[in-house]
Amino acid sequence: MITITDISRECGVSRATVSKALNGAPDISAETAKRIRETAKRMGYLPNAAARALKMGRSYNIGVLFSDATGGGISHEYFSLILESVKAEAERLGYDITFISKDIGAMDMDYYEHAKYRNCDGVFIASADFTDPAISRLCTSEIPTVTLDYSFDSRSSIISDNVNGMETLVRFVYENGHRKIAFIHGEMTSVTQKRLASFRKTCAALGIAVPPEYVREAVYHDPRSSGLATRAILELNERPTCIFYPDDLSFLGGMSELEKHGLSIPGDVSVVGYDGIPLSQVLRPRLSTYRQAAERIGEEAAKALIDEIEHPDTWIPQQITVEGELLKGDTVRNIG
Amino acid sequence: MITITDISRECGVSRATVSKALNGAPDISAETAKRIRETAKRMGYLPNAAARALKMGRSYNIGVLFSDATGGGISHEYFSLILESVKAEAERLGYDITFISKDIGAMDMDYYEHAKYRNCDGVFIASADFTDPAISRLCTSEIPTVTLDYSFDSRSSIISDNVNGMETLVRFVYENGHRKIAFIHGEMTSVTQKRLASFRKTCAALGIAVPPEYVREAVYHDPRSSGLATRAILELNERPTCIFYPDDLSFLGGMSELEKHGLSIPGDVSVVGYDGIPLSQVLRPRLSTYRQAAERIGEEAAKALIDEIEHPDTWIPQQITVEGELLKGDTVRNIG
DNA sequence: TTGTATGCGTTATCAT
DNA sequence: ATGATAACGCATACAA
Repeated sequence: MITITDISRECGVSRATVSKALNGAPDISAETAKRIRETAKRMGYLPNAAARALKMGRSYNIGVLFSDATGGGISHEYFSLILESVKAEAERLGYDITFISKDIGAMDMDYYEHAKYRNCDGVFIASADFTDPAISRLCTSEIPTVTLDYSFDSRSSIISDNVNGMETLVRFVYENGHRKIAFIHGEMTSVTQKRLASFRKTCAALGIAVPPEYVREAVYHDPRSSGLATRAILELNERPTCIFYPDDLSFLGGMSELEKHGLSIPGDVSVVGYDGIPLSQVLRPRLSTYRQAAERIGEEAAKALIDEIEHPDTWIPQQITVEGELLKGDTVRNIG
Repeated sequence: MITITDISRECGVSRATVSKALNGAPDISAETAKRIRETAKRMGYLPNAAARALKMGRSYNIGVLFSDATGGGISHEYFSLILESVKAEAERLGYDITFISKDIGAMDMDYYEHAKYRNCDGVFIASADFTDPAISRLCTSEIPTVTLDYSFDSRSSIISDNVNGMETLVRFVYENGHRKIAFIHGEMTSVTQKRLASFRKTCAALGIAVPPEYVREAVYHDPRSSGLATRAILELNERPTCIFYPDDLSFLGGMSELEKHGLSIPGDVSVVGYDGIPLSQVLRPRLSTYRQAAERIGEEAAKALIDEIEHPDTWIPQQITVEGELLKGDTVRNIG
């Protein structure tokens, strides 16, 4: 391994000079700097991240948290898209990405301890159980954090605009003549709460009554549970003309249940999803849904986090709202 | 930050003693060790990964490479499942996961340099362009590597059994009476080559003729291109009774094309996919496909890599074949 | 059984 | 403009 010392010997200068030259310090003569840089390149020098982290207290490494527990893991397209974009943006800015979790090997650490152990300059919490004390600890620590769809006091967060998104969807089906709308939602998280409230508020504003039996709980990303909810809804005396699903994937469970009942989409029943993952637009019929801009979410998260890391003195916590867009698709029929 | 020095002061022993006690060295008295460990816990001591890496030349960090280029990125369910399982197993064994890529920030590094810079103890290459010289460099370096579905000399690799998998699929549709089988495959990688050869070989063994126009190239994970291939196949004078798709997702492109032609699955045309991702079993009809055991692949990869890292002297490169399984699904009709 | 000394590779401070 | 020196936190060879 080539170190700064090797270069200093080769160039006949001190290690300090080499370090300065390599880091573009202003107090090194242009020609010395050039000679050193060339030698470094020629010898195949690579900085040692560990040594640097130890000395500077900065690792140029940011942790990401995609909870393994709550089913919001990286194997869902929405989250993997976010991971991809946060990774791309972080790398562009010179940072690497490391996963943060609980219990590494023998040592039992919580999230904060893990991040600390790895000298993470910051952590992006994309999906987690925000009621977990371990998450609170991390988000009230000295480590910069950015959370997705959940806010901690004096912390930055990226907010996918659930309220607007749901309102947009409701208005869309309303414009297509629907007045009897069922709503299947996911587990009761704060995101769910926002979407449900927005659904109810928009319905109220439009003069749509939502009977209690039209609102059912299922599990995010679990087609089976949404299938069951769909069945319950179809057994009602007064069937809705349109069903909202917790997310695009859950819709698939509803789809097969509707088929079992011999109902066609959107001929007999209209449906909408949520997320707008690529899959939803590859299905036929194309799903009517609201696309959350996963790429922008990841990008903004990385930007916000690194901004805080690099400018702690001028940094102000902010909530960045990322707008999505309606994907009209073909699963909402105009029954006006 | 609490360091070993703090603990040594608190306990009235030397830093060396603390270090030894914390690492379970045999030459520390039981009671001293206990006292030190308790104090460490009480004071909230955490080891510093950077310092440790610098001193020991071991980072307990392994790099993963999920190429951004070839569309084999983490946003495909198959790869994200592998990532999840390699992460879980690595963490269980005390290792963290960091993404390896090209060009971090301003410095332009290749994969090898990046891994070196981060002191990765090893790298798992899950999806990459194996013809890229940068990959060869990494896989011929001193850094332990494990590759997926591609072998380098004197290196370990995990091989998803494409030959067996394809043979199983062919025999399955054969048993269901199919003799006119079309084959849409992905870009010509070594995996593709194996699958295609196995397809042809099994067909030959079963006495099935495969006319050239029944074999078409598409792009992995791209429903649109598989849709186009499907169209071309449907325009043939002699239509096949069964179509093989490059992967489960690609099948969706075929599905909508078949629908456009008013053909039902499997009533008019039978189809099979490849991968067996969860999505494939949530669709209706359930896709007949071959499931690659993503969880086991990731687990074996982590095991193999860490085994090499921790026992370099007794280590022998090996190719670990991971068997998959046939998912019969409902898209192959018995026309016998 | 415990302690002393040293160095891993780097950067930062202060001299020169 | 350059260099000497110390320090970051830790583990280890060796001395006591």
